[in-house]
Amino acid sequence: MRSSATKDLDGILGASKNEPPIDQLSWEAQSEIESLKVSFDCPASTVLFIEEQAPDSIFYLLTGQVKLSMNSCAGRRQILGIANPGETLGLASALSGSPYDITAETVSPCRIAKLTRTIFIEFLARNPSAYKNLARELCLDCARACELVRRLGLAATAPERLARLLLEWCAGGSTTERGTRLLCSLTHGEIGECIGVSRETVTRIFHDFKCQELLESRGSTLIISDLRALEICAGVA
Amino acid sequence: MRSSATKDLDGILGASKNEPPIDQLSWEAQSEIESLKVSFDCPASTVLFIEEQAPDSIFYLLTGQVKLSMNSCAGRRQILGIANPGETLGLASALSGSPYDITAETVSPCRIAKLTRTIFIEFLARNPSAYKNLARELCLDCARACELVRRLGLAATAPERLARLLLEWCAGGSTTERGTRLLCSLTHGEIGECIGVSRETVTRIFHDFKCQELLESRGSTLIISDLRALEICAGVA
DNA sequence: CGCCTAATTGACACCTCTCAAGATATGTGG
DNA sequence: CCACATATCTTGAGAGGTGTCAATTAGGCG
Repeated sequence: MRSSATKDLDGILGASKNEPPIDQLSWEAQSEIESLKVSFDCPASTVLFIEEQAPDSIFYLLTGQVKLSMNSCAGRRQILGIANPGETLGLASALSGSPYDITAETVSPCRIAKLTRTIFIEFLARNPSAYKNLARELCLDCARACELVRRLGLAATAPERLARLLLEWCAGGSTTERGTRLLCSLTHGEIGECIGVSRETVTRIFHDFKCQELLESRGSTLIISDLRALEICAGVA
Repeated sequence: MRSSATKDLDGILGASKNEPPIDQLSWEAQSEIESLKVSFDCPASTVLFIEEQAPDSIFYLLTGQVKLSMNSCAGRRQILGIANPGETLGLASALSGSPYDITAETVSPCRIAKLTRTIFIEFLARNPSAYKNLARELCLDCARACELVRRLGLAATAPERLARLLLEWCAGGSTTERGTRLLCSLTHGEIGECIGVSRETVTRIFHDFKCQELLESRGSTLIISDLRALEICAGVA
């Protein structure tokens, strides 16, 4: 899930080290961004912005994790994913001026650089070359959304959806001799909100998967023993 | 559904009329695009590109309509929506270089301007100001995907999903004294593929909606009589 | 140790899918 | 204009999956 962004912090607000390659902003633009942005720390469960709000600012995540979700009046919630350091949040809305279409809430203590939309737009007017970085960020957002649509729309059953989600997570896991190991700090309820399924169903399917020797879990660590079988469950193989 | 794009043809390949406002490409860039793009006609049911293919070109839709969808190995299909004249297809993939994540197929005879990725990338290198238009297009793609996620993830039941879809369509309909009138050329099967529901279920829910006096249909024209009640069905009100 | 959250498990109802049959519409060729 | 073929819509019956409710267990933390 956007694992690349966790490695190279080259977001629109993140040009802060080394020399700028062709892809990045000029030194002048970089130092200007540095002087415009405001960094701050915030605890877990801080709401950065809420869907349907007018876009006030963009947020560059320095450390910590942020949960991106959508909420319905009926109390239903769809989790889009977890943003990692290096990602910029609220870009599309800040650029188009339309309301935020998602809600962003920290899941751990975070350090965040913030830029108000007004200043951001003015900066863009002075540094049109920044649009290139912007476009690349937006592509990632599109890709994330497409992956979610694939998860929700192309998977008919709950086991299929969970299998797909786990496979996505495997991309960011570490390979051991017992299988792919990955950390999952989400509760069953939250996993359910990732795939549009109830909390209890997640529990049941995890149980089934364990019985089928597809995976094992100890606390928040998850070990995918049989990747191939999981792919079959996901309907990918 | 991106109704704005149907009005002003200001896509990355569509700068072809009037004088260029601040937002648009320079005259030089416009004429360069004009000379680079290749226009052609194609019949209905022409596949422009398929998901997982390497991004070969971008496509600017001049006339006609194009169905955007995702397909699974299991034969399941998710329709993302119908692209209208003025939209550019395949932008995100062409820019990032990652495979197309959707499939595009004409649903009517179309006139299309095409630009190979190589030429497109070279053009961008010569005209970095085009990134601005690009970013705006990508924002629209993001918004479309978000709307779809909302339709699939936030609506629990089939009636809710159909109601949400109809409400989206209402934005592009015309208001009469009997209600909002709109044209829908999709079959029940295709509507089902828009909302992840079977063909028969779509028929049944339409029947229910008619019984509840929410709407009436004659051929391919649909009249939403009671918008308010439909919003309640959608869980929006 | 006690509290609280999360996980687990079972029972049951409901929704939706699938399969099947028939009706209606649309288009084509004689 | 009619007969036919094809596509689409309609409706019913049955089965399976999933949500909901409820009760219990496990785990984390002060």
